[in-house]
Order: sequence, then structure tokens, then C-alpha cells
Amino acid sequence: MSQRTIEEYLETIGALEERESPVSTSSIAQSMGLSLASVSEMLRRLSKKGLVEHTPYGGAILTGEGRQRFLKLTRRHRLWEVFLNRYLGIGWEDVYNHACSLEHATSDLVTDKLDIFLDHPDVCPHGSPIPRKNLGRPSGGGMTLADLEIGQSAIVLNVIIEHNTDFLKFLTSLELTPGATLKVIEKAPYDGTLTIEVNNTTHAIGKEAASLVMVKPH
Amino acid sequence: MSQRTIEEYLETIGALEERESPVSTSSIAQSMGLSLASVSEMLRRLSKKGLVEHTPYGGAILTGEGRQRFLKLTRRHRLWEVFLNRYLGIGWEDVYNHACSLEHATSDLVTDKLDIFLDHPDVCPHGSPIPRKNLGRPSGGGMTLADLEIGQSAIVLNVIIEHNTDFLKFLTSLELTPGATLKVIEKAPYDGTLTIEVNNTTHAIGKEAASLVMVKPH
DNA sequence: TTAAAAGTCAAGGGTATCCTAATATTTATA
DNA sequence: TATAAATATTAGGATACCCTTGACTTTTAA
Repeated sequence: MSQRTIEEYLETIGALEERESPVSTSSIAQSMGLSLASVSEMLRRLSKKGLVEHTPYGGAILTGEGRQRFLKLTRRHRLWEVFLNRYLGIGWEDVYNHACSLEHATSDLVTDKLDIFLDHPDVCPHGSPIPRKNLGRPSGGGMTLADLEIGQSAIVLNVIIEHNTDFLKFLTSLELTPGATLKVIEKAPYDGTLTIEVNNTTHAIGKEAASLVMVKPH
Repeated sequence: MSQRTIEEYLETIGALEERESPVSTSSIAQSMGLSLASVSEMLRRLSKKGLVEHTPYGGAILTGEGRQRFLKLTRRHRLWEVFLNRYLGIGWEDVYNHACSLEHATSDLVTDKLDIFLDHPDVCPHGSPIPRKNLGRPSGGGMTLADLEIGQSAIVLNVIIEHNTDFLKFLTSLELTPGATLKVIEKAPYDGTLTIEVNNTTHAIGKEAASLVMVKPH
């Protein structure tokens, strides 16, 4: 397996593990647009390489080493996002894809120097934490916008799906970017659609979308 | 042929064309560490794609399109070198390799924004010109250190081999970096070894090495 | 208990890239 | 100018990678 392929798998599995662990073969297949059989075969190989722990019929999780490499990639990716956004003026809606290719081409030295240049940022433009040089997983857990009750206020921490430009543009139009303060005005009983107030303006946001925005109540 | 492979060939051919045009199959094979047969086959394919003009038994040159792509890569490479050197503090001896991988992973948007961020630099840390967004080949021609006569003074413009860390370290120890002023004190008649003066210190440099340093007499 | 869903395995295909060996062409030299 | 040497091309084959289909196995849920 090529370095690149391995990295793509690690990233996919690592990301899916945030929501489902162990990760099923079909989740990976769907996420990567491959057949079940292909993924099944790759999992066996990744398992032999010690990067994932694969129980036949039981899904896969990253091993310690697999997770290390995943975090390293995440770190690179998010550091580039900060650079692209802060210094090159590329919007948070767009940085994901540009960082995607760069992350695979970045040496350890450049990563660390970049971290220093950016003054050790804590989060990417989407609000997700940047793994530190020697650290474990970048937090995780927490509450989504969809979990809030009527009347509750909260601050936007980060968004879960960072590559969907349209979704991010939608959030921008609602002023729902990391750091924003919001209050839940209404919650539709049946489909869970929320009415929220951000900067003295009310907006509606569906349950699906709301569940992709992580918040901290206050 | 993969995008990456194509790019590697274009870069090799483009670089070799500075010294030899058309470029022979064997030069390419040697430079890339491949067999003659492999290169011969690839040239045929690149030719069919309209990126090189290949005359059987007669070598190859880049077509207009091939040259465009080559210059685009060179531009990306050298812009990254400037960034790595100027902002991340990576020495001119080392920037080449780090930029090498980045250049293949850089989108047009990032390239142009980077150019703006760096304030449109004219040259890379090795003194070689950075192709402009829509321009032709970045000069070329000129005089090497080895061509100077006794008594002549000159300014270092750029070095031709940018990837050889040891060579660049050697030049650094001689203070022979782009912009430096030097004077030829002596020239050995047989092997061409030069004795030069830089910043009031004299150094010796062989003919081979001297022919890799481009200068402008004054 | 049994059908549907999910996952695995085996076989095989397409592409890419490289090599060696045989052949062809050009060039240099006697 | 003949011929050897150097250079280049083509043919044929090996390997790697990554994918798919279709048959089979296991798990799950009705």
C-alpha cells in the first residue's frame, strides 16, 4: 500500500471514530466511495501493519501507532488551515481542500516550524483543536447545537464537517462561526428544527445541520 | 501516467534544457535514475500528450504547454522556498527538499495568494528567478564564476544546483551567497581552481563548483 | 428460525511503472 | 567508407496497486 493510500484510510477511520467506534467496514466504504470488498481487504493489510485493530465482522479501530499517525496528519492539516486563513486570506469555507493536499507533503521540520510561526494555535478556523506535538486525541465529546434546550445560551466551539463548503457558507450567513454566541428561541417538537438568535437576529436551522455544530452552554 | 510522474519528468527535462537542448534520453535516464528504455517509453507518452516534442534518436524539448507547466511548478517551488526561508527560518541549504514535495500539492489559488503574501519576490533563496504568473522562462544564460578572469570582480546572482545540501553549505562557509561581492585573485592554469576574495577573506574553489555559481561582473 | 444486511474471500481486471534483452540508428574512428 | 561504439527504441514480461464482481459466511433483526 502506498503511503498516500495508508494516510487516506487513517484519516477516514480516525474521523469516523469520533462518532462510531469501532468503525464499520461499510462506513469506511461509503465515506471513501469504495466497495465493501476493497475496504475489507485494506483493513486486513492495515491490521497486518499494526495501524488498525480489525476484528472480522466487528469493525476497526486505530491502534496506538495508527492514532499517532492520524493525529500527526490532523495536526498538519489544521496548522495549514490556520496559515491559509490567517495569512493568505482564504475563507474558512475553502481552506479544507487546499490543506488536504498540503498535509501529505509536509515534513516534520516544516510542521514544527510552521507551528512556531503561527504561535502554537489551539484551534483551526473551524474551531477544532490542533493536536500538540506529543499529545493524545484533541479532546472530543461535548454537546451539539441540536442538544440545547429552549432558552439556553451557548458559544460555538467548532463544526464537525469541515470539508463541505456549502454547509460552511450557510453557517457563515447565520454568523454561526466559532466563538459566536447564540440562544435557542424555539425548538420544533416534531422535526427538531431550531430557531436561534445570533447577534440579535433570529435564524432557523434544521436538526441535521445543528447536530454538526459543537457548542458550550453558558 | 500519473500527474505526479508527469510533473517529475517535466521538471527534469525543463531543468536539463537549461544546459542541453534538445535533452537526450540518456541525460534524463541518468538524472532520474531510470533505465533508458523506461525513459524512451515515457517520452513517447509525453509526446502523445503534447507536453514534449520528441524526435526519435534526437532527444526531447518541452512544448509550449509543457514549458508552461514546468514554469508553474518552478514558480510554486521557489515561492515555497522563499516562505520556508523567510518565515520559517529554514536555511537555504535545506529549503529545496521541503519545497519539492509541497510544490506538487499546491493549488493555483494558494500559489497566487502566497505570491501576494510574500510581496511578489523576484528570486528564490538560491538567487534563481521566480517565473511570474503569466510569463516565459525566467531569464537564463549568463556567466559563471569559473568564467571570470583574474582581477575581475562580480556579484553572485544564483547557484545552479539547488538541491545539494553539502554544496550549499560549502558556499555558505565561503560567504558565497546570492548578493555577495567577490574578486578573483588567482586562477590555476591547469585545473582552473580559483582563489577568490569575499569580504576581505580569500578562499579556494574548484572549477567544477565554480561553474555552478552564476555571477554578474561589475 | 429464518430472511435480510453486513462483511469476507477468491479470482481477476486494468493501469502504471519498471526492467532486460533484442533490435535499430547515429556517431566516431580507423 | 566500413565498422565499432555509443545511443536510442521496441518488445515482452514482472510486479505492484487498487479496484470490482460474485460466491460464501456471519451477524442482526423480524
